[in-house]
Amino acid sequence: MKNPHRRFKDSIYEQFARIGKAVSSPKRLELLDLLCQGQKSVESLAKETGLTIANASQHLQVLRAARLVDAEREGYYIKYRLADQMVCQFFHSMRVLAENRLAEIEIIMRRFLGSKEGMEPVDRNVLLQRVRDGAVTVLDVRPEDEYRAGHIPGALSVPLDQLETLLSGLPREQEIVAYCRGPYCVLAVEAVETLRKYGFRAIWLEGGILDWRAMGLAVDTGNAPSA
Amino acid sequence: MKNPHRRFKDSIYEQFARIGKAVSSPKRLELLDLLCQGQKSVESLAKETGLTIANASQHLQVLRAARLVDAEREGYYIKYRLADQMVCQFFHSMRVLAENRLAEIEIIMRRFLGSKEGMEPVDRNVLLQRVRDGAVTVLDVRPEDEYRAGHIPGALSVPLDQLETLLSGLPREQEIVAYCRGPYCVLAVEAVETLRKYGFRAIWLEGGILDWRAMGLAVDTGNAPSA
DNA sequence: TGAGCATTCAATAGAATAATTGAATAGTTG
DNA sequence: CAACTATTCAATTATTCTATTGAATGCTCA
Repeated sequence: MKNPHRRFKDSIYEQFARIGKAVSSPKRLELLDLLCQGQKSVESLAKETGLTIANASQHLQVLRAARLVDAEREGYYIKYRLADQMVCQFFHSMRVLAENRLAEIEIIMRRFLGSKEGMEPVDRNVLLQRVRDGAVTVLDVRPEDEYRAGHIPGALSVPLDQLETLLSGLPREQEIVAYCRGPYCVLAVEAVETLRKYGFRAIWLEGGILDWRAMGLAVDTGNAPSA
Repeated sequence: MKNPHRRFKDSIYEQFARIGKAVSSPKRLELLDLLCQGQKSVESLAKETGLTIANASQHLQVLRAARLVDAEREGYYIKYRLADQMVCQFFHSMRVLAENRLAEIEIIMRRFLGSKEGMEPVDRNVLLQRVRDGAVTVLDVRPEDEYRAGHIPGALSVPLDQLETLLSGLPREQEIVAYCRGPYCVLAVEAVETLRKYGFRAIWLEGGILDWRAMGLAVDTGNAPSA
């Protein structure tokens, strides 16, 4: 049972499994998803995923051992980033597979959105057209560094945690469209809730920058005109 | 730390991780790879992967729980198959990622081929052209049912375990090209070794039917003209 | 050079996973 | 219907993975 043939196959599939193991933990997937938005420090990754610093660090090392991410020091911080854009594509194909095969995902999604009143999806194409035309105010509610790394042209950077202090700069006469990272990032959902509470007309752009990019639409990079 | 936000994210990534966990074991990856060739019984999968029947069955159930494969009874046997062609594509993108990111794979590959004398890769394009032109005898050394599910046009079906009994039907004057499943299936390497031992001129078509398909070349299906 | 910082290491306990065995099941065929 | 067959289940053991804690490291910047 130990012919060179089998040994060869075993070692090959063992290598493939390194990738599989790396993406077999929910938290590591969340880390990868965040890193698709750009490089980040251990600290900020830990905060966003709800992990302890030490635990986040360990997960990142697992990802690094599988060669999916790289790290580089930058001042006090060590910034992690995807080792290759291909990793992002792979994550995407995994997401699509999961969405197609696992009915549970749609159920979870619906339950979450259902608990938020008035978050029914609007006609995506009409909305996108108005965004492109600049007929609405577009809000990017991600952290500012992610905005800088790439955002919808004309969008204002209003990180969710600063939203309430920046309300005065937002238009009451025009509809506001808020977006964030991707279909499972719901910063924008919270933003819409807050805006409505204060009497703004606000709607949620499902899919975020990820789907925007996937549709081949342009993104701007660089400095942040905030509201 | 238990706001609905985080609970939502946790459950979403937990779902994604179901796919990840399913592909985190070398043996399950080997099973998936085999199933990309077509449906197969538990018994034959067990034999080809070197697993016990019970163990193979368990792994298959894990894959089924992740909705990556389906099973259906057919006579005495229960045939497993991919739940969707998308699974095959996902496996492919995982393979490509691994090949690109993990240098170990090339090392293992080289070491294995290096131990086989004279298995240096031939010029792939020239070879493919001759295969397409029918200027060589092409041998499909996979099990016959895989041949039936799709093979290179004009290829003869000569399952590896029958090769020695079928030698007399093979041409000595023409070069023989043997292929099998894909880049990591090495049935054809063994076939070439055997053929050479008996004095035939034989070479190995790297990449097998998988790469043939990936290049968009036609495949024939159906009955097997054997040598 | 030394204080201050983010990050990593090390050790542990608890949880999940994999392989093995032998028995049980469900479905088919004659 | 009864015998047979491929497959699955159940229980066990060994292994691997995850989260947690607190201490250690190594870098930066004054």
